[in-house]
Amino acid sequence: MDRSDTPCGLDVALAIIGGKWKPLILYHVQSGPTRFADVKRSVAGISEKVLIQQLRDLVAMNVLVRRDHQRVPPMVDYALTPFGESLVQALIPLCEWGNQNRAKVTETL
Amino acid sequence: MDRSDTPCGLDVALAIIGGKWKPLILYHVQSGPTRFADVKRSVAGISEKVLIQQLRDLVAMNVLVRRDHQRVPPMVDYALTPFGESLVQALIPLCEWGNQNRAKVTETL
DNA sequence: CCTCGAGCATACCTTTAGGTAGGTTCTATC
DNA sequence: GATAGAACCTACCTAAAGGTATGCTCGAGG
Repeated sequence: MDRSDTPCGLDVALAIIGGKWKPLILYHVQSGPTRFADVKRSVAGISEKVLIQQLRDLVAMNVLVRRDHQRVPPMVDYALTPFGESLVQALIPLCEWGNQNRAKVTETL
Repeated sequence: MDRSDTPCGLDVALAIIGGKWKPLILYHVQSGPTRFADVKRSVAGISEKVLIQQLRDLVAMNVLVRRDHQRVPPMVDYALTPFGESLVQALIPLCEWGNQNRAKVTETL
């Protein structure tokens, strides 16, 4: 397969999932609409400030939608847009590659 | 649900291609063994220092091999390892996704 | 009426990736 | 003998991503 004529779209993708936590966020939101607190629990170790930042970024890029259910106490959840879905699809091979090679990679760090 | 039980392989992959230039470097080395100066020319805008750093990182992670031809003036080239090849394969869908959505993404930045 | 927790905001500090600007070694070529 | 060019190295600087800490609103449960 000759790919030398096509430009590299990786920079585009990395502009979206380039953050430290964005891939993990996408991974956990992928299963369906997820509440803020649930994302926070799933992505262990992330601070609230950073999580909000990343979520806002993803919303701004049309990868996620923020749905505010207008309740008190606050009830908000985030879900993938169709655009976000297509991104997640493109990420699957890389995700699987990472799982298969996790041991090899972590031992060389 | 525990974080370490259901890991997402994306963090592993991003540990390797996470840098600003690494995807582009991989993209240009993929066509075959490439000399340092050629990589530098292909990846326009990168400084020598950073390029060397990134190449060293990729070598340290067994994605690339550095081959020194023991000449003066220096003659060195970099090539993908089989491990690196498998990574590149996993990157193709993401690369294509990026190309298809380049316009949409860049306009929202 | 006091606290708790949801989903934020805001101020401040630290870490680090990346950029700039120089130097080095050795030979071939002018 | 001056210069150029290959592939590095070293020191220093900056910007921004990420982390820490705290404060906010509002209503339900005690």
